[in-house]
Amino acid sequence: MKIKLADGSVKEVKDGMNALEIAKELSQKLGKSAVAAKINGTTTELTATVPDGATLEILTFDDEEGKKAVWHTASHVLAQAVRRLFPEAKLAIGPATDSGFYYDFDTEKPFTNEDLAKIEKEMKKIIAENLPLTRFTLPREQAIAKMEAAGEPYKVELIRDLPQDAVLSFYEQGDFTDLCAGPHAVSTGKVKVPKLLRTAGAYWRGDEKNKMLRRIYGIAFPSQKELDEHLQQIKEAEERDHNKLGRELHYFTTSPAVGQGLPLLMPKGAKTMQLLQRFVEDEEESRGYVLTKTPFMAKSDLYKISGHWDHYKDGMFVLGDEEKDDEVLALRPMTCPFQYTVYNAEHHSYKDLPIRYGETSTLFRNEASGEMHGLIRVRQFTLAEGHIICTPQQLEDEFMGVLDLIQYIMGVLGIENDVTYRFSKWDPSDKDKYVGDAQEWERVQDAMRTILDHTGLTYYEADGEAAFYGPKLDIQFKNVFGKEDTLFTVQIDFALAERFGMTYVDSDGQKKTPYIIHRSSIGCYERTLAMLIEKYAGALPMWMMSEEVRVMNITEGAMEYCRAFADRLKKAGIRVTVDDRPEKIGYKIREARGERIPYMLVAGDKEVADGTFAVRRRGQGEIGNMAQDALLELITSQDREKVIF
RNA sequence: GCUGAUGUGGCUCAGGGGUAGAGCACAUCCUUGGUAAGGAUGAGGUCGUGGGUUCAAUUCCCACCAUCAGCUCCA
Repeated sequence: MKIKLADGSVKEVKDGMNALEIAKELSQKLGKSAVAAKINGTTTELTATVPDGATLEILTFDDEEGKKAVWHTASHVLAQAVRRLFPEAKLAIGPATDSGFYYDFDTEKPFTNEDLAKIEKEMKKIIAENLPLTRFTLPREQAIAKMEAAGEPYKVELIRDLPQDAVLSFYEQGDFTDLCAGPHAVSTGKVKVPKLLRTAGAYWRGDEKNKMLRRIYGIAFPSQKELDEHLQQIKEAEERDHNKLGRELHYFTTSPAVGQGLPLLMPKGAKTMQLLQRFVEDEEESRGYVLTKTPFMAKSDLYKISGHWDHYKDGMFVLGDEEKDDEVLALRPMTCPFQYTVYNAEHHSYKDLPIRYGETSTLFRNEASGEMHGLIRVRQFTLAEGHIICTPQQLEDEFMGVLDLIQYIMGVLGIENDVTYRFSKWDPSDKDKYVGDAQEWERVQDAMRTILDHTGLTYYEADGEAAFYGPKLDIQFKNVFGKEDTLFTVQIDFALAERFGMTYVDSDGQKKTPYIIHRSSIGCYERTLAMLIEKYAGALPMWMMSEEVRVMNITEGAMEYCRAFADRLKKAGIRVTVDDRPEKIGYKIREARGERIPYMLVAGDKEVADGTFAVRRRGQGEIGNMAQDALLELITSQDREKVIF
């Protein structure tokens, strides 16, 4: 029979050969060890038979899917090791992820670090045994009986919840069998070098009403060297953790007496945030936004109209008691109903629209205690919040305008390549969470999808991530731990305008309900600051640094000289300080470097004599001596908003 | 909220049933120094908070608070 290889070439092989046998014939061509196969575009194990005329791709650990097959196998090895050492442990699920694998177990006692070391040792034993993985299927009742006999209630539940006609496949490696859809590496030996990273709790089937299981996270690589490199990368990424670095650099602090999720910005952090705010507010103004300034709190009545009271009361800071008090106030968790009230204070013609309201808005959300994280999830935060009230005809243009604003801002921050776009849709099976009916949702989601397709963006769709009043385009970023959060959001709201009785008079004299676009143009400032600290490892673009230039004298004789030039810089609008302490220059440089100051200017007797400064640029080291005028020109002339170094 | 870990001077950490230590930072003095740490001296902690056990608790136990990771949630 003939098969087609991934490179397009056609190969003649014996009938009924499996991918592994073909891979062996091709072994010198591959270079790397084969771990899985892709037959006609479907990833499968190497033991799968290749049909006549099929396209075959041999996957190695360097292929995303090959890697997943190995990691998935590693999770089975983990489960097998746990079963050997802790026979009472019940198995739940154990998939590969983008960054490794995990397996969830139900055990009486938590796994200790010593346990992990033991399990890892046992895994290495199983890998050395190089047990082949064999796949087989069972009819439903037999599959259930098998898992019941094995004492695996979670597996039984999984099978029972699968559709009646589902293929129930099992993978067996030595004395261990697991219900699993595959695909897998051909044998446990392919896992090579495993490493268990940590334990964590995880709800069975991701539902907090269910029992919490014990999850073990791990990773595996073809060699110790690659594993070490990976672990080093993780360590380096965690060095950038804003929660650590942001505190070390004195951007923010927290205090138990102030409370959880309530970071205090210190002078450096506050200055950077002010610079970001000025930039965003000016940019919005130039794009036709008008300002509002609305209260931090309102009566519960307002949130009842918007629906936030019903949907999110538990997440709000409520002042007073509904049972006892005539008036109950609540701190605002968002600005929407306030800006709608502003809109309703005037009558509007279609000629007024679109109206673009913007507000640098302080918001309060009573996040659950386990959710708070540095500057990323907090109880009080600042959002560049805006609502665009427009006619249906204007919706697409306005949406595009918002996207253009967001992309411009991302460009200036230098993060446009660090984000992904998520089209967040409703979940038709969760009616409680969403207002409106299915027809409306489908209509608005279709409209949004059409707009998104017109933008040419690469985006992915996510069910159940919409706001209760409409679908969203969320711009997502990952922090140093790989956890994803929303940075920017654009939402189409088809529900709240009507609830608030917002109208405009159209050209035909009829009152109509406008569309509303909710959007944030820079995300929450605290979260954005966190992401910037992590992205730049504290070396933020110069224009948003609280201190752009530090002038340092070597000798007392150069002190006045340094101060005088710093004054010149200050007059030119540069944020500059002078370090004229009687310290050694190496010491001053060390401190300034630690603070990621973009320009360090050094003067001793020599510089005083020839009117120059020894210039050191962040990330570049010494760049030589420069005369004062040329230096002033260099520092002030560049486009400080765009230069990142 | 749930699971697990952690909490010792401003920071990073050591220690351990008999009321505490290092380095950095800070203060004073000496040092006039050439691009990542000059030297000396000193000050600073009721060992997260509150209970309990004990002759004695920072150390052991319990509760709470906070921090970290993961889960769940995220208008």
